[in-house]
Amino acid sequence: MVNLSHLNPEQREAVTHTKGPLLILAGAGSGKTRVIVHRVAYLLEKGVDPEHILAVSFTNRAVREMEERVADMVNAPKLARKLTLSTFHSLGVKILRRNISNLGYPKKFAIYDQGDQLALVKRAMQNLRVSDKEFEPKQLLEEISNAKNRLESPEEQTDSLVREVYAGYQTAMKHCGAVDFDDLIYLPVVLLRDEPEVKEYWAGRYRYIMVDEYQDTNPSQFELVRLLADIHGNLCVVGDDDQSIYGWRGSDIENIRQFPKQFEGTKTIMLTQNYRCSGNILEAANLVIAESADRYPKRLWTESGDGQKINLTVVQNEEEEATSIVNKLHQLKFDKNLKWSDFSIMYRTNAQSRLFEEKLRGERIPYKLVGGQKFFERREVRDAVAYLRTLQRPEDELAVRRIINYPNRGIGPTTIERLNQYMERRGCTFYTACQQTDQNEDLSKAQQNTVDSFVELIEEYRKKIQSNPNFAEVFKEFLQEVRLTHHLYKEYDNLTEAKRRVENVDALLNGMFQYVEKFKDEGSLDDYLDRICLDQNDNKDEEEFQNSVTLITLHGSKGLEFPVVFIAGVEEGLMPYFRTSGWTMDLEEERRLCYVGITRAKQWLFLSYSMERRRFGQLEERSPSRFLDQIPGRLLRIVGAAGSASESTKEEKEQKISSFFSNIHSLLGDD
DNA sequence: GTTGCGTTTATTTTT
DNA sequence: TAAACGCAAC
Repeated sequence: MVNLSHLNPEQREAVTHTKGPLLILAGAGSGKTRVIVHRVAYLLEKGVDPEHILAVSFTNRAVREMEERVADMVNAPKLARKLTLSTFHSLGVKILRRNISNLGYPKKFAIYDQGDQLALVKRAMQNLRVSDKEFEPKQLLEEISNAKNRLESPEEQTDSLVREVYAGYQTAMKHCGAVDFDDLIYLPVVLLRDEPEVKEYWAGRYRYIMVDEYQDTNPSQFELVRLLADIHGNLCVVGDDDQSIYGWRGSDIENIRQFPKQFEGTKTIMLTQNYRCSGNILEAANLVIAESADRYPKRLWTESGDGQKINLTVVQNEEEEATSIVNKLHQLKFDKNLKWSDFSIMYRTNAQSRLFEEKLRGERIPYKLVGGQKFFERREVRDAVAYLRTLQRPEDELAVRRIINYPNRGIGPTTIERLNQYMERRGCTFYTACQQTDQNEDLSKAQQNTVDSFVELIEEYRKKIQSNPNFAEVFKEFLQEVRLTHHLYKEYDNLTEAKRRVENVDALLNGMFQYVEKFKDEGSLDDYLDRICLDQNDNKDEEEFQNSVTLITLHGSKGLEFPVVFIAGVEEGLMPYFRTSGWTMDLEEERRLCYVGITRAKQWLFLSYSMERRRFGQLEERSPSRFLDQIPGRLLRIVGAAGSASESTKEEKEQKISSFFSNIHSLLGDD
């Protein structure tokens, strides 16, 4: 029996309203995941077949959390495993694995990441004889991505360059039998929209649909959800318009704003009781976001007391900011007996993290940096994965090209060019061209031989990897055969560097072994490759960071919470962020970002503002963020940083701080 | 290939 | 400031 007694009335209503469209406006810290999890359990209890339940979210982290909590709550692991709890993109993969042949792609399509995509954009540009100097391939890729997110085909593009590059890119992707992340939503939409039997299958399968973080959906995701849900209308979306911070990536806040208009008979429930932040913090957050236009008006409340005041620290420069934060952190940890993992330092731009890293390292405080270079983006890891992809499906042209001469085996640009020409003449795949060297008259005998032995190597291990379910073991043997480790040591004369890279490859192998171990017969190489494409953090060693301070961007912090939050650089220019030139900023979104940051804090919130900051090597005077204007003095404790290294004299410093205080005098007099 | 130098540019990035 | 990139020369 699902116990609903510890839910508040709104939460309970959200859980038990199972039929028809439902919009749950879940304020920050209002127990949204709890509602989703209870709702799933409630549906099961009402006898709904788990196969008919779908819950979608954006991140793997959110999905894992749902899975764990559902498993804890439902006393039937067999039932729970039949649920579809997935990210948008893995749902897309699921649909495509079943139905993509209708669109002329192979069932074992590859999923290309940004690096692969860029390579194909460049190739498309080359084919059109467009110099990649005149137009940034990155920018064109973004245009293509935006177009797909808006569900637009190449033909619909008004800009002729975008139209042609987009078309060429799509052709190249198809030639490789590959799709990109945007296609994982776009193509399922095409299938569901155009193929009645596809629609019938999936819409019939998922009869109770929940979407998490609905404010972040883009038009194609909206369409996917709509197509799945329009027949039965049992669509429950959960989100918070105040936390929409990904507009720049194509999410459309109007999806959540217009939901009641788009789905007739929508029931709207607001969850406004906050279980996370103490009173002062919550009030500040309420005041900051109240300024926002066109929002569902709501005011979060809490039963917990006022708690601590919000600390606003004024410092001279960013150096001092880092020092003061790290000092405060240290002090608080010991005074309040906290763990390192109770702390997080947040900032608007990744560049700000460096100073904090330095200071934390200096103090021997363990930290984890969220973001930064991703494991699967490292060159050596990409190379190793390209081998794996080649073994799985040599039609994956980019993968083959990546490793055909790595480590060096004497297949140089001339040979490649001649293979290219053969490929074009025959209209075959690149790998087929490699296999048919005997029919390629351009190739010298020596060239033929080197290519032949490459193909032999691949074919040998392809057979092995197909016949042995322990693909990790085969792959390990393969890497030894091509002497990748040996090559890495040769390639990098810096020994530490080489070691790091070897370690990364080992970590990849480790992950593979773990996967094979965990999934036994259920797993497969295909599934493993999907997994590493769709969950780039899968290989991260969580253990190592069990007890560390979290350094994270404000964007990255959404969905997290910490007893202690430091937000650095609460200044005009950083929050809101001013771009050096060109584009107009979305002030509303910047405000929401600030709101997201504030609402991460459970008990202590430290904001800091620096009077000067070096920007592009130039020292700049800074002024406090306009978002601070909404926080009245009674919620704040304003302090200048305790003395630390700084070139300016004490008098200068005090003068500056006092001028700052007069700047925000209105705040102090606001009580 | 790779090294080195001059040039350019400077958010946020769930998948 | 600094890192990332492109290009020329080895």
